[in-house]
Amino acid sequence: MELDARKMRILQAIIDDYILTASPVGSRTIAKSTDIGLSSATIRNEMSDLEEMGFLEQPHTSAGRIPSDKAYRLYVDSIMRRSQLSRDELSFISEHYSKKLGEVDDIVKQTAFVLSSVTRYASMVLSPRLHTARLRYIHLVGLGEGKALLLIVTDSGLTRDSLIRIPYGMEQSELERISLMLNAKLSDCRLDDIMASRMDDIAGELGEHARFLNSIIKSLGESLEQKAKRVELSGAMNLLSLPEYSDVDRAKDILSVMEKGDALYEMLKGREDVEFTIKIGHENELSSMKDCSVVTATYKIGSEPIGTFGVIGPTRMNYPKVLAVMGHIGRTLSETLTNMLDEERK
Amino acid sequence: MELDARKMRILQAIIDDYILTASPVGSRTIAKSTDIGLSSATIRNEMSDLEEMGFLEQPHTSAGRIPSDKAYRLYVDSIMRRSQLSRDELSFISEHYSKKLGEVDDIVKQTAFVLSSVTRYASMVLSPRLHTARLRYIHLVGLGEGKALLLIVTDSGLTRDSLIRIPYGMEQSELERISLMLNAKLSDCRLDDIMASRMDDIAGELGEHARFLNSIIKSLGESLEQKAKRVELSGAMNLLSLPEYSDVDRAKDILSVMEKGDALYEMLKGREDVEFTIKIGHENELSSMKDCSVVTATYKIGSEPIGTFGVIGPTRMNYPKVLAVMGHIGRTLSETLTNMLDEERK
DNA sequence: AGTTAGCACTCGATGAAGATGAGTGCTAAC
DNA sequence: GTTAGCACTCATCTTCATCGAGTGCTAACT
Repeated sequence: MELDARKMRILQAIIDDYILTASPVGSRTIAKSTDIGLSSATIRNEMSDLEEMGFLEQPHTSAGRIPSDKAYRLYVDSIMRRSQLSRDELSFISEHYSKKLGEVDDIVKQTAFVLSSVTRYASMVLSPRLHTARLRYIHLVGLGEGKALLLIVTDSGLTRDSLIRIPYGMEQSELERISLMLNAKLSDCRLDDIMASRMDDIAGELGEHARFLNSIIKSLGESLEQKAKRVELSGAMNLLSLPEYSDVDRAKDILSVMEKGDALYEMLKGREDVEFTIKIGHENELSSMKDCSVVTATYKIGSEPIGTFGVIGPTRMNYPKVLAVMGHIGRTLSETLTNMLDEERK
Repeated sequence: MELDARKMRILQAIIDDYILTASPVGSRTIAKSTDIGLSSATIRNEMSDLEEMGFLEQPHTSAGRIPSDKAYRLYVDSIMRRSQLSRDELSFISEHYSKKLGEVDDIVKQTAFVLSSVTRYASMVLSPRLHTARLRYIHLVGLGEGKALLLIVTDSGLTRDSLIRIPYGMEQSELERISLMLNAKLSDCRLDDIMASRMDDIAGELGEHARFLNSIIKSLGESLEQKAKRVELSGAMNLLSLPEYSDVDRAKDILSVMEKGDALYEMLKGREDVEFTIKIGHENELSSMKDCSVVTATYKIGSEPIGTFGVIGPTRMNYPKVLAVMGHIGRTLSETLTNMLDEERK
């Protein structure tokens, strides 16, 4: 059996309707609602074919049909057309990025908020990753006996700090000296190079403090790793307004997953190299997400993809709109960060 | 009418039962379940009295009774007895605090997680406040044209950073000079003093940069304010398992509020001066919380109360357990932070 | 007096029976 | 190949009766 233009047309109509109403759509609805010029009986036959081909499913005999994951896949790949954002949406978004300079964390948070507000689904935003960043400043601040705070600032203005143990009796002046030396040696080095092992030559200069230095690096690495996994979640409760989650148990299943930062991180990580990814239903790794779709996109600083963000919604998500929103927010976010942090690279 | 010992006893039995079952409790249940030695008829009379006095409510004529907010108030004030944590709970908690030194943010996050896991309600934790903290280190790091990052570290090892504008053409060496001067002048000053206006004498020394300095302070203040309002939320989805939220709309009402960080902050702020607060139902400022109870407690660094945390649950919350858990977690958290950051003050 | 047994009554919850209607598949005619 | 017509399916809604937990009241008991 072949998927001709007419079947395609009918499938599109069904998907469009289902995205809107969330209830199984019957042949008569399609016959009437569109200018397709076919009777319900004909459409019925076509729908029967589409079901056989795996694009439609029937909840029970006397219900209409709903699109399968396969249908959505076809839809996003070949059928749907990009949609435009409304004037209101555009101004809502730009409004939220026109504020004064803030901290990167705030912008990340803001982005999550805007994304979930405009899409009315759940959104998540991963912080900019740092391993390609370069070190601009490093400093050790003594804190009482045996402890110090390690501060670093990257060239793009992101900071990390990490509490470390230092040898007892070490003076602040000694910390100063080490800080200066670290700055001299490490400035403008990429963080992942530093992590790797470019420390050997420095260790020599420090003499007795070589072991201490290792602990600094290790601690820094752990801290970076930890922080990089922080995901900002927003609008999870939007999902409760959708009919598919009118049953509390369903809602609990999906929302509980979203409460786990790890799970969100897994959905977002390692997707910096593609502009968009769309995972529909069973295409998600997590089986608890098999009734959801997850769309991710990337943002950049300068021309370097530096982070990802995503939307979680039902498989009958309004893909055209979500993609339009994410494209626009991705650009806006990238511009904002680039202007804010890194005018040279632009 | 008087609230004699017997009425009290009956009320306690009703509350205990209702906390457990969440369904209206009738006179027979009480007569049988306790060793109170009274017939259901007698208890019925007493219950009728208790209702008249405002301690009980009847959802409809032929249902049992449920405790009113007033009853819970009496219960937490006079009736209930502290409960003990189980061995498992204690070890679960200490396990999560025995990890290596981390960052304060992580500990806050961890606390929220532990608190919601043990209570099975929603928990929230406010970050340590900084205005009573003293400045240990301040530094300006230049970032490309016209921008710099302001870093501060408090005596307890907490950091804040804030992106600021600097006059165009200002050199890194100039920033160094200002940083040194700021350090010399401001070290060991309380942050709120700095915010207030102890800057006048410094402004003089800076000459032409006086206006610039003002913007630094202003930006720092805003950054502190912002960050101080961050509330870590955890376990919100636990509420979905409770029968009172088996209706999605109810659940949405309450969970949507919790998604707003501001709202949580309002519940937690300004409660550092009392060990515990308990707000039952209508006692909460937010009307959307009128079916919930919010319990807050404080934690300290050294002997200084420095932050608050709380639990949100239904009014039929298991108060004895929640208080026991919060007491224990508060102590553990205080110890952890104190050991970690601030051995002198201990 | 206070307590209790007994009883009529209330009212939500449960469930069965029937009606409704959206939707299908199939057949036969166009 | 398309469509009208029709019998059939099945979730959903409505109605109605039943059930039972729980009440308030009264009268008897201690």
